[in-house]
Amino acid sequence: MGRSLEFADQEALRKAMHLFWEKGYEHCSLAELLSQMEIGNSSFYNTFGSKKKLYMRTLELYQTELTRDLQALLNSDASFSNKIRTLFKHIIDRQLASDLPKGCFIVNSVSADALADKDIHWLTRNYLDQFEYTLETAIRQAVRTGELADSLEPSQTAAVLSFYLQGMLKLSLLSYATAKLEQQTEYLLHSLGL
Amino acid sequence: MGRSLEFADQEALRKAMHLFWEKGYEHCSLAELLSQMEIGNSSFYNTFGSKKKLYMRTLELYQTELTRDLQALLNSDASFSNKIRTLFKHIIDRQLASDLPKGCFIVNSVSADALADKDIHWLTRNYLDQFEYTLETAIRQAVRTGELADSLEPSQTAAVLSFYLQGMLKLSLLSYATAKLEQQTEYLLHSLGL
DNA sequence: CTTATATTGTAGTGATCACTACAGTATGGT
DNA sequence: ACCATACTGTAGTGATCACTACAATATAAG
Repeated sequence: MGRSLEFADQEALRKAMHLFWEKGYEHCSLAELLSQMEIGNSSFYNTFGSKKKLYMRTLELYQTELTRDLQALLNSDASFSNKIRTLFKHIIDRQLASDLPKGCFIVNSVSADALADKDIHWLTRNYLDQFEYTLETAIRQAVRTGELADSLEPSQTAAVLSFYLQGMLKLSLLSYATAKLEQQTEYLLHSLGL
Repeated sequence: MGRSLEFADQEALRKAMHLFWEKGYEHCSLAELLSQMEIGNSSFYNTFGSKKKLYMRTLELYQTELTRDLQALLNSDASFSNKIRTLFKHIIDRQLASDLPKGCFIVNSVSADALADKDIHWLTRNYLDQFEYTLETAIRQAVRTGELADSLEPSQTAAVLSFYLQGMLKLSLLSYATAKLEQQTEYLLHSLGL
């Protein structure tokens, strides 16, 4: 059956994700990718097909990992107030971690590219819808258990949180102080009755 | 003194802005730009110097025009409630106008590029700070006149609005229904006491 | 060991990019 | 009219891009 692969494709995929995340699709040359992934040209095309296909796979990897983390967070037995604050805290804190790329990989990919490329367009849109729906479900449950007021509208609240979060993730590329982000986020959560 | 320019550089600049806005910096080739601007290669380099310099000038043009419009809106004698809703309405409506590019030109430019290129990084950051401060001033005045409650914190409110707005502008690339955007925006404004 | 089959390294492909060199041309000043 | 000066069109530059052709090499199965 011939020789077997000399590299772990999952590891290579993860390294590619980091590079795409850090520099964006256009600014990653294949030479850079191959160097980071530590695989050769032919191995790359045999395994991943093309740069675009690799990009889609990294987006999907990011999405599955992040939704898994989000589910784990929201399914814990803390209060919703605690959960949502933990979520924002993680995001704000990661701004300072210089070893990790900034922003949200998927939201970063939303640009003129997303309009031009239908695949990426709907992948990102689907990701955001899923995120919003997950939030909404958690909020609705917190209303049912009585933690949150009945007057609160889960659907609208989730939508507002989602949009605000994406705005913050986007703008986190612009060197804001974490204290400012924490304060204004707390102000929003308080205003929304969370 | 030799012949004079055969084209209006301000018009050409505006056309370039639209193209950059629509497709992003990387996806605009010089050939496309020259075609849209209706000027020749040499004229371009004589007048604008380079693609990057042209891009910076279009960003500045957008910024000055938009801050002028925003000032005009906020300086009108309507209520703040009315003003802020007009602002959001304009933004949401423009989503449907297919002849105009989507999103906010400057926010669109915030991406991996903004990190890589310090000029663009600080131009966009400065733009957003200015926007936020303008909002804050208007809110503070509305509090002073008694239209808005004293309990409202102008600084935090402006920050939240700014981040939410940028999130919405960013996500407006993703084909959301205007009704959804209007509803959730109204929900946010109401929650913030505006 | 042999051999079919798969992976790998290298060199090269055409396309596209921003940008430049330069000759040609038109126009304002005198 | 003349000419210096500035604008314009065209052809071409080197660099970089994603991607491919292909020969060399390594390994699993018999």
